[in-house]
Amino acid sequence: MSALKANRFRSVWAGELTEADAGRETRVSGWVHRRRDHGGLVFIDLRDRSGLLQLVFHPEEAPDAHSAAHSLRSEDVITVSGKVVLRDQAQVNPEMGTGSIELSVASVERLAAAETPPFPVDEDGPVDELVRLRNRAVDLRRSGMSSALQLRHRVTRTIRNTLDELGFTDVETPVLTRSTPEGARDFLVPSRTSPGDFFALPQSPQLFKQLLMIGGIERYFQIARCFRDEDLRADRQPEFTQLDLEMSFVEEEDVIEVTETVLAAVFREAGIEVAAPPWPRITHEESLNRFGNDRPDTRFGLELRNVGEALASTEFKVFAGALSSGGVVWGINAGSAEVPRSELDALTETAKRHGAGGLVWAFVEEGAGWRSPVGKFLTDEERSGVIAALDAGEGDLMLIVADQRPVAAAALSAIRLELAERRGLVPEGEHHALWVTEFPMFERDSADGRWTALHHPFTAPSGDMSKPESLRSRAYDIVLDGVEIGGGSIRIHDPAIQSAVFEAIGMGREEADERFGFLLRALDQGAPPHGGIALGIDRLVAICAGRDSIRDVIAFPKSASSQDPLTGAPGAVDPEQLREVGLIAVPKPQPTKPDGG
RNA sequence: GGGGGCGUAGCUCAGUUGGUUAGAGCGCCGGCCUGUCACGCCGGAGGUCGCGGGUUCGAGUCCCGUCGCUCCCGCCA
Repeated sequence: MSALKANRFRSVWAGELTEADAGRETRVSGWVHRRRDHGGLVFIDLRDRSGLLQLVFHPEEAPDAHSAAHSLRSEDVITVSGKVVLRDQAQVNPEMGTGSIELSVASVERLAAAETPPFPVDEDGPVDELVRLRNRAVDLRRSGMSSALQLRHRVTRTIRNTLDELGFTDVETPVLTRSTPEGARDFLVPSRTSPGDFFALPQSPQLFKQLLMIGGIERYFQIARCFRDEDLRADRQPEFTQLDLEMSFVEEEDVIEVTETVLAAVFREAGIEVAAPPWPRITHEESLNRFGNDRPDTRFGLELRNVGEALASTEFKVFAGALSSGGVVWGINAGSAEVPRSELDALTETAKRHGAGGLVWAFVEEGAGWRSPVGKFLTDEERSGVIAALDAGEGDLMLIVADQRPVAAAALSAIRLELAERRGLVPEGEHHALWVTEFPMFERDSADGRWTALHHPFTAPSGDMSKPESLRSRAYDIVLDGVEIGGGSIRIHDPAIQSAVFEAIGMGREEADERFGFLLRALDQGAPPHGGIALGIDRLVAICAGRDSIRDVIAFPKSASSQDPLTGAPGAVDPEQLREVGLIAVPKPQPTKPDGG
């Protein structure tokens, strides 16, 4: 294979040379990483994808190469040949992989000249992301992006190898398809051959993988691009990559075990420390009660507590109002740190941003004392009851939210994360994986109050179908460091149950037929019990690489406004192209004229 | 759709209560330099202070609008 790895310029990777190669005549090719020109001696650090190698140009030994080296500039592309030599002991650079050797250059050829780079390539410091994206090719040379993409490759390779060993078959599913019902807005592609009609880009291969199970594939996986036309976040892109897998004749335990096997292999490959599986499981209900969300970060404490019981008969309006309208009063014991007023204000803002009316804060004083704006509205019993419920001691800060349960949960969840961030409570280099299980099957839509499937309507329910609100779903989410990196379920393989679920979410027979008839008809042909999971590759790799944004592990991401600053997409198209697909573009509003005022 | 932060040299940033000539480090260009590795030393170039308007004797600084980037809410697994 070494012949294949070589090319006509290169016989070796620069970074792979070792002291054992000393004395060897060889050739390396790459980019001028740094140049140290002493007038007499010239040193150049040459960079290729394998690493760095110091080139030394001697004026007497190779006068032509030496004089050419003076005119080389950062990021020029060069190929050099010469002899590998050991460095003197005093000249060894322990910071460099090849720091004990160098290449004494006999000849050099500049294959391409480079403009001065738009930002430093030889360091990984912060650069405006717009500048990086506009110059992505240069950005990809920097060590952060380069190592992230190589890590990403190793992660996907590990996934493929592991699943192959477990008997999975990689099958591709269409990108031009019908809308699948994940609930997000679809990207639409106009059809030329059927003017006025549209393909949708898949939000996931969900229905196709179920068809593959009915088709007898039994164990399917795909590293699939998925599309959702929604607003972006640091961990959300309009197109993203999932490991999608599905298995026949399985139950929850089987999918969970396969997922744990795959992820454990990935963590091993990435060199990040996660406890060996099986990983802890927590029910959706417990997660909500203890952490305020369904993707708990368990690397630190600050758990939520219900303090409502201590306040059952309070006359303080904020608490009494919440409790009498079916809400909750929940709190966090934030411990006994010095807390400036500005931090309390910031935490209050966080609570409000998540929909809460406000945040009650109180420092515990001797006895049942509260140093708090609201302490005087409570009785001694109520104050000490809350202190007891939060297990608080003298000097501790208690943070309390009274609201409807989802609001209190969201507010305190955000406050918990913010506190951990502010106080540096997240242990460096520690990673927690866990499963969230026993999700409710349905939830009320916040807008119109209709029942909707929490996961998706192909998830198998468990419980009494006649009481939709009591139903759980056979779904499971995998959470890493408070980030949901995947979710899946056992699916419905019984057509009657599938119809019942459609009915429960208010989807009539005709609509179900119109949208999912192809799945329903396939279910009638004999579907094996099956289930699977989808894992977010971008998020997974970002955590493995220690990056906060998935844009840093995607070669060509979109900016937060869903644009591609590199290519300028999305952009206008030729009117003829529109005509062919039967579309008329509505002119976009003209931006305010620069001189218009 | 909404809220916060940011926008000054190629990059990263400073710029005081509004004050006359807008700075630093790195990079870049030129010169010197034979063991550097963030090489060093000397010299130099480089600015529509995002854009438009306003207040003012005077605006990088204050006000309004707008564009872009980013984080978050909504939305979205």
